[in-house]
Amino acid sequence: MIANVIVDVASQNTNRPFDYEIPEKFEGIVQPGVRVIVPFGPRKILGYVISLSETSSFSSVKKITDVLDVIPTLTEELLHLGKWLSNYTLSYYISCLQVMLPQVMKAKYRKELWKLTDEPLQSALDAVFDGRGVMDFEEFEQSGVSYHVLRKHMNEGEVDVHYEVKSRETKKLKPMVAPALSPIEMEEKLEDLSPQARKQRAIVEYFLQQPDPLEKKLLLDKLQTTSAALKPLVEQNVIKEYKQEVFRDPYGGREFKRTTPFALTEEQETAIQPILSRIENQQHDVFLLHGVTGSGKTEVYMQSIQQVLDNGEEAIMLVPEIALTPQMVERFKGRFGSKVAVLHSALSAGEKYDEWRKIQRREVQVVVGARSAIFAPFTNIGLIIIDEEHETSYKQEDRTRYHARDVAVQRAKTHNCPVVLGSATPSLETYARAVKGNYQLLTLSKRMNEAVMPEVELVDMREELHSGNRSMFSIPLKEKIEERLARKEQIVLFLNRRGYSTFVMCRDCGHVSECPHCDIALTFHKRQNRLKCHYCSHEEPMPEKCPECESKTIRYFGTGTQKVEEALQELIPEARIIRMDVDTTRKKGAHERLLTQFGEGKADILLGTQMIAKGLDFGNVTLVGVLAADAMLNLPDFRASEKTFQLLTQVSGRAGRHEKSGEVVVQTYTPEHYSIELASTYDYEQFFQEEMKLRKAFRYPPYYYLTLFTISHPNQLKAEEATRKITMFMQQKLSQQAYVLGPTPSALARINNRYRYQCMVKYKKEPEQRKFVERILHYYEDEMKQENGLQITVDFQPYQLM
DNA sequence: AGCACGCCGACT
DNA sequence: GTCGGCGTGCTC
Repeated sequence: MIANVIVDVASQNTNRPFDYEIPEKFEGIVQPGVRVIVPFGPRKILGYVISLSETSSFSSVKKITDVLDVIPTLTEELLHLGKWLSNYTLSYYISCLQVMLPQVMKAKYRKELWKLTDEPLQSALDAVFDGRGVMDFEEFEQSGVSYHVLRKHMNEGEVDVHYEVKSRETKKLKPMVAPALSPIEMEEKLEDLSPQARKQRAIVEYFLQQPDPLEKKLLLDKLQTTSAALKPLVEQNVIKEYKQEVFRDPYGGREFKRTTPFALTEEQETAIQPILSRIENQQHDVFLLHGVTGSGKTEVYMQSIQQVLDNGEEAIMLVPEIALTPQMVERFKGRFGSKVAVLHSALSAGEKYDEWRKIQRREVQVVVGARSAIFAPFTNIGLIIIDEEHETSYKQEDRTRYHARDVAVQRAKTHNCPVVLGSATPSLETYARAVKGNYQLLTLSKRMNEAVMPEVELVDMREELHSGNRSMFSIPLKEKIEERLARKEQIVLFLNRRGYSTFVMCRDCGHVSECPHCDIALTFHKRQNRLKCHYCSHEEPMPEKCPECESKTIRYFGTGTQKVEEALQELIPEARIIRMDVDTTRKKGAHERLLTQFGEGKADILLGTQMIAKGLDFGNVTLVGVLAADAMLNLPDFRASEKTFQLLTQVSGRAGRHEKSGEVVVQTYTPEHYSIELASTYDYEQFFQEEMKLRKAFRYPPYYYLTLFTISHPNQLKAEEATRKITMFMQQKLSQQAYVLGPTPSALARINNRYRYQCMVKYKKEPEQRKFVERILHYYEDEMKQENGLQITVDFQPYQLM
């Protein structure tokens, strides 16, 4: 039998199966989806068996060296999905297979030098071995001994280069004990035991009471004894000791309050019926659940999942990384208990692996996770939910550039199951499809508990400035904050930091400190008093005086959360503030701890960035303030308005979710902008209409699809030239209906000393496009191999345009 | 990707 | 001659 293997070498030439003979001892074990170690040239590498065949068209095939899995790591479905993904993102098959798996399943390679003789080597190499039989190949390379010497020894058969492949995964094992004999034999043994052996007696008696295996430590604790008493029993084969894999449980030992399904409102009932019917009939369909914040989308999700579980099927629920808060996990664990696995980036590599294995071993039926959880190795999927469907984090922005929504639809089609996309502010793409009838639109227009959407007040910061208020807090916001403080209610202040980083500028000559390798201003980090670049690793001390004009008036500008916190504290000294940003939440568990503190009322004001916009649900929050609503509006991104509308709506949704009604203050320099105005009246429909007009006029999605080429090279002319060639080629090949724009310097024109140019394609239908792109990539293959050569990335349906 | 092989110039 | 550097082509 022959195994067709995709090897762990990401390159154009190896992007196809290689054939290997299956040794007799592995017959029946080697099957599609299994990971194997195979000889590849002089080395040994990891590979994935994708299929089996009787014969090979190759004259000589090597044998599989080793098999790593008993259960296939990838199901047949995932193997196919990987192939599809590779086609759809134009990336290597092997990269697609790897993107579906936890990081630890990637192979670790080691290259060693083995000494095969006991005699000393007649060269300097002997000293490098220093009496050892094995050493790291790197040691040899650093020793300065020449390759010719090595070659000579290898020809003499005295040393050999040894390649090793290791799996990174580590399984945690715990010692277990269980009876090794039948109860009757145990009874007999009990009589044989000497009367002095009281503890041994106790152990045997224990297992006569209950013969189930249990953790060794637990048994010894229970019977108040030590291994000393167990040992003779093990030696006499009465008790057996063995190790069992334990799963690291990131939520281990925590009690989750059981929750039971709520009675659905009429609206929820209407929305859930079509979903349930598709689940029942095993029918594929895509639903858009458009529900205002606080309308109870989660309850609809959970009851749909319950239906799936009752049918003996499995469910995947995606949530944006940032919304994967403890509150969210709690709700799911509370409802579905141990049936849930959680996958997100805050877990350690080992924890992620264990959660993944729980899925693989069918120990759970529900997965709640961020983007990559869409690849959960379930075999019987009955429902896929994508919450906050408009979130850009569902798009992977590097290497295998996929959108989880597309993968979800792909998987749902193979499993004949529905997909539910949920959002209060759907992406234009999705809503347009719902309007067209491609997706089924389900609407929840009312909040639960009869709560109303909070009143939004727009404050024109230009007027504030004119009336002499130069601080970042408007008079109305300050007054409302004080009001809440007096009433012992809580406040959430949201700072949209994007485009507002703290940069350093000289007040005399206007000099701005920039990164020497990237075309971007350096960011000031107060704690270390240093300037850092956010795109490369460059950093430097904060200058004492301006490097240009030597003036001492060099200062930092912009509005970081830290600075806002200081200003706020100065303005309202009695306020207790919790600041949440990347700095204060870096440590593990910090995020959760800060939220818990806020929830317990240990602070009055929660001040933070994007990360507080989602999923927070605190009853005592009655005021939400947005400090700079238009911060994002001027970014070079055709989705800027959409993102602003979404963000304002999400943030407003944090207020007045329970009995107490809420209020929102939005500070802006452009209150007349439609995205801000319409967000203040919660008018999604109107916003959609306005935005669609612009998208149509400027030929952007959802009217057109986009393809973005980003080409970079240390030499600016080379980058531009290559981009020009690519642009012309695409212009030539694509139809008249496509628009090919370029070469354009990227909004980030230089990163890490590489100049970046772009070519953008806007098109409606170009079935052959991928073929042309492949040709381009093939054409530049050699130039892309070099370390300082050309770099070309292609993104179909890009979200990040910079 | 990472390795061997082979060609070429520099140096004992 | 011998050594090391780098371009080329292959891996079942």
